[in-house]
Amino acid sequence: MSTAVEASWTDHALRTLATAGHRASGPRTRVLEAIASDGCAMTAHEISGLLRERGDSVGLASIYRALDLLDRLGLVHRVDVGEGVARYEPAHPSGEHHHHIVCDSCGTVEAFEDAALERAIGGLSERLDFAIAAHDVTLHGRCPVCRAAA
Amino acid sequence: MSTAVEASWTDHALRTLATAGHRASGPRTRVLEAIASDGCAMTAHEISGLLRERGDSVGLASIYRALDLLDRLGLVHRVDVGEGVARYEPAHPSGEHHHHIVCDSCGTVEAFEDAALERAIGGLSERLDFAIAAHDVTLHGRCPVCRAAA
DNA sequence: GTGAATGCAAACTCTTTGCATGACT
DNA sequence: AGTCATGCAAAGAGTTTGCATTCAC
Repeated sequence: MSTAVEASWTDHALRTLATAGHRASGPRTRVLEAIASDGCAMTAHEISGLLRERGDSVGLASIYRALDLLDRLGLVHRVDVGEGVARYEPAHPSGEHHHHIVCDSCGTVEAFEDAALERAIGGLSERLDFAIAAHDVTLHGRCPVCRAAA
Repeated sequence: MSTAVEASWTDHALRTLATAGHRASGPRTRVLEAIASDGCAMTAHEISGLLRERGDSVGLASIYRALDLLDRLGLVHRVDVGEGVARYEPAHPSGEHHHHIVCDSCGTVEAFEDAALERAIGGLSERLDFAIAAHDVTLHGRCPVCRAAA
């Protein structure tokens, strides 16, 4: 994920917040930047840790409130890979997105994209009674490192 | 899901438990039957409620312990549709399985199957570095009832 | 009879909420 | 100035664990 893309997402998010009548407070902006800089599926605690390292601690409650707001505005996606914790990542206005693969051995989470998968899901939308608004795919397996270690 | 299928899964599970050296205790068997009778994605609390209705209450801790054991033996799948609660459903030895679609309005969870989707995921296994052991697909949208109500 | 499984209650983790203080517009 | 947002601490929900008792083999 390039710096240019990060910056544009951060700008987009700040603009959307302002339009919706929300303030660009310090803590909120720092959460935004943390999500943009990592780019993939962070937990609230990871965001908290990252900000503390930077010397810009933000209370956990504020992090959760910021994430909830960003989610309601469609600026982040809430991702759940089955660990019992919520993860958040930037939602790109282009609709471009990825899915996740989790190592059941070490817990590593990586991203992947696949056009055939998206096509299959697109086809489903026409077949089912539900009006499909979003989809999540999570793969489970062993990462290269754990495979080598075994 | 037919009664015959339920019975065979229950039998299979009891046999697997015995082979692995675990006891077919009353509470454990009741949890097994609850999962078999419902067939799709129950939470620990739902299992608890169902058993209490039947007059066969089982402590929540025992339900969690039973589910954990069944999961480790590959007899149930742990499913997470992003509500922050774990759901469990029978894992069929045939490998036959389904995925879930969640109504973001009322929370209803339904099952669906799709061959094209499975094919797309099968193709991915060859492309990625991970050794893929399992996959979950969750769709989000509005169910027919909520669409009509809107 | 013996070891495994249960049930209760306490502990833990993640997340949300109430309320007084402080900060953005 | 006025209001929205923050931070802390307490409350909640889901899940796990310790320990004495009970039960399956």
